[in-house]
Amino acid sequence: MRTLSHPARSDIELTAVFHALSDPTRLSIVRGLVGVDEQSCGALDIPLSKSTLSHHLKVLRDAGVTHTRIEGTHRYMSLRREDLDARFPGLLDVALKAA
Amino acid sequence: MRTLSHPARSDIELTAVFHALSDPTRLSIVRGLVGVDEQSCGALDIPLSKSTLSHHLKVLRDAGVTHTRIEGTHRYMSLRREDLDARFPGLLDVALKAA
DNA sequence: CCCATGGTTCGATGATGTGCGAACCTACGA
DNA sequence: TCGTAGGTTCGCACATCATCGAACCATGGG
Repeated sequence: MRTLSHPARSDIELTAVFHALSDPTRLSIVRGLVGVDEQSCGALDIPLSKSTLSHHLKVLRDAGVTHTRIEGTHRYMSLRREDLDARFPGLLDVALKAA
Repeated sequence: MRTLSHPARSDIELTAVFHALSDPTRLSIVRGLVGVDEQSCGALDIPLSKSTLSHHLKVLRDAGVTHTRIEGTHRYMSLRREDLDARFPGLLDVALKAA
């Protein structure tokens, strides 16, 4: 697998984003992404199996919340902040700021 | 049943709200509530059975998104705008404004 | 070339979620 | 008091989701 599929900005759906963020595990992944430019997928400190984690990352990716870049055997994740801010202004801020 | 249970403002959880809004039916219900002060539950123009509709309204209620007042045999629903704005500023605006 | 590493995919399983009809409850009106 | 109308709850079917281990794939190092 050379590339991973990401939805275009205009294809990001609100319900999909809400669903992606409605899981505590995924929400904490997203929060861990703020401030850091890129996060190695394997560096996540979450007590779940590789396959489960990969599934959550795919949900976030498919919803358009995150972008994953492949470099060698590593995947580097980042928030699609610009796309989300453009499409749903304020959404990300809400998700990140809430206690 | 004289009263319906609603979570206190401080008990409203972000993931629950996200989950409540991640369903297209529920999102459209919420959007139909904007502008109107109160909406009779039966006046919803949604092609679903009574029981299914009641279920969706309960999800919204339990998540703290809506408040339901009982008057006679009718239920009147309203958005908990103040509570949501206080707890998660901007969230409701995002859900309501997005195309 | 072989192996270890980082991740994805597959198949299965149990938990949730959505949907329905039927039965039920409660208030109102005749 | 009896029926009807507005909603809830129950029981069930079916779909989706979260989770895991095992198998798999690609890359980089020896």
